[in-house]
Amino acid sequence: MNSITAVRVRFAPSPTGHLHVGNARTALFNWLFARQKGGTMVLRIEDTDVDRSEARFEDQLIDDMKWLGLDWDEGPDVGGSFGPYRQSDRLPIYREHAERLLSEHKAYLCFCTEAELQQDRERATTEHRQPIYSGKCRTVDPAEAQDRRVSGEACAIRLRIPEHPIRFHDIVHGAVEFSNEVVSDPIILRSSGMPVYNYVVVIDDALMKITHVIRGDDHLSNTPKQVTLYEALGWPVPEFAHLSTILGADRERLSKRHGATSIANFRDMGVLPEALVNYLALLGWAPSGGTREIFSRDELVKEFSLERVTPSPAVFDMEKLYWLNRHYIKERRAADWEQTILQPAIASSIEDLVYFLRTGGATRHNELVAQLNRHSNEIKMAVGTWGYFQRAGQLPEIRLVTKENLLWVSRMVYLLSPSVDRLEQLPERAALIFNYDAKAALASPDNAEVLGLPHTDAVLTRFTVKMFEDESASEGKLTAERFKQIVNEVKAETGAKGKELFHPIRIVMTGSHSGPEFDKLIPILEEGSHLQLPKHVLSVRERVEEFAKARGK
RNA sequence: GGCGCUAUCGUCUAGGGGUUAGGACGGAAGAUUCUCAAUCUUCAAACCCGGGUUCGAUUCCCGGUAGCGCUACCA
Repeated sequence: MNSITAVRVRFAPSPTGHLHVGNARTALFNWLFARQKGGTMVLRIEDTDVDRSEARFEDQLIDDMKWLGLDWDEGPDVGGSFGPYRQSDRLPIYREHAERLLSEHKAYLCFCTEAELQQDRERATTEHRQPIYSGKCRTVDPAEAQDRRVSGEACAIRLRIPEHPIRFHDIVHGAVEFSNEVVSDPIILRSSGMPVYNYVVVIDDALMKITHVIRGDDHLSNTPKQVTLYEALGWPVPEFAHLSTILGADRERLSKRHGATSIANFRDMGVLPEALVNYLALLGWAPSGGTREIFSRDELVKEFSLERVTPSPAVFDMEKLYWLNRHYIKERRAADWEQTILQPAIASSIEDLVYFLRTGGATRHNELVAQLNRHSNEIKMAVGTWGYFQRAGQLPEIRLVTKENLLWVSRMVYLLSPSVDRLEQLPERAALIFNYDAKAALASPDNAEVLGLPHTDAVLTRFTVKMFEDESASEGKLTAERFKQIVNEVKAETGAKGKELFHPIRIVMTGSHSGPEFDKLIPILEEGSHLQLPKHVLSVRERVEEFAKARGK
């Protein structure tokens, strides 16, 4: 439209529930565009549908946006010089402009009743004509109409659609043209005095000086009415960018039916916001060249371009989201646990965090975030995922956190997190730490082959004897180094090596012949056994004992 | 029904009048690790159909088909 005027965009959700992925992408694209152009992002609440709108949904929406890392410069919560930012607070404005259109004959009074209109539509359909408004009241003399209104006759206000095709430009779709033949004169103000969406949106966008209307393409067919309205009001028409629909795997519009679709759902599952933002950006947009896929929020701000947004609908692919989520989970824990956690500076500030959490700080979101930001990613992840373990009965509530169990949990999360798609899968992965069942391990068909190997008996026996003899193991203080040493001794004494050595030992340790590396697992088992947890973690020695008992040797 | 939008591997996409049609997810195979995971390597996999324009169309144009959307005194 113009490069002189500063960019102003808006995201205008209805507060009818949690933010949905489709809307989230619209919000994201608006935000990326605004931030890249140094423009202004406006949040406007479209709450004119009183039946479905609720104040608490507005708070949810705001929380969801913030979680994604999207912010805005003007909105109901932050104010701004183009307010109010809730449509329900703007009713007088809508009426005023409707009256102006009426007095300028750009609009007219319509006395048709709903029943009449309904009838007209039905007749048109059966006669295979366009079910558009007949224009019956278009020709009523304005003075006469005014008299009828004053005398109390119910009437709505209708906009006059021009006698020529309506054209506008769309950044995503290019030139768009609609024949006026198929656009009826729309009602802008109902007989009840309540304005209609397609009218309200224009008044708001124009008064808020929105330069680029970026929204879902379900609004594309409504745009000619809106363009007419801008022109009738004598206001400049903004640029449009209509984003394609997000579909489910069955190519139908994505809905609750398809499972997780709200931002809150993803947050609860343990999808990281950086993963979701990255994924959403890739749904309909690709960088030039099209080979890069991993983008941080800042990189997106730099690279994003509305011109490169694809007009075709996109199927939401959960697997690809999970792939990105794995990437970002790994990125968050990229540092070495011992090195970051045991740094003196971090170690000392953990005391403060523990005190904060023990005194109920976890419920004060903003303060919690501020507290956590002083810590390493490992600690953040431990606090962030605590709830999942708690719900699985593996950890106590976070008020009972101690420095010891916090460090232990962070070490456990560090070990387990690279192998999950979503953080909510952590407790399931932690089963090998919390749920040890020697009998089940011996009976498991998965283990039958390993258990039947020629060297297995000797390995098991020697391993057991050595563990019983080891003093540190009896105290639950076996180190990874000592463990390795014992395994090597078993290797030398039995001649078993590779799988035939490790698999049986793994079964003793975790009940399964596959799992994480021993040098990381052993300290977790040993430390865990000394902690007060809802579910006791068996030490290495306790595991060996249980297994020997179950084996009966 | 009318109007509009859309159409490249199963999915997200790059590309574009002449290309071995590129990348990613997922799939398959292999390497590696004690195992799983991870990682790496390799493989399979696409231009909706029909006309036109053109020396040549997957690319441009037109039609068809399909999907989606809009067609309200819903938002």
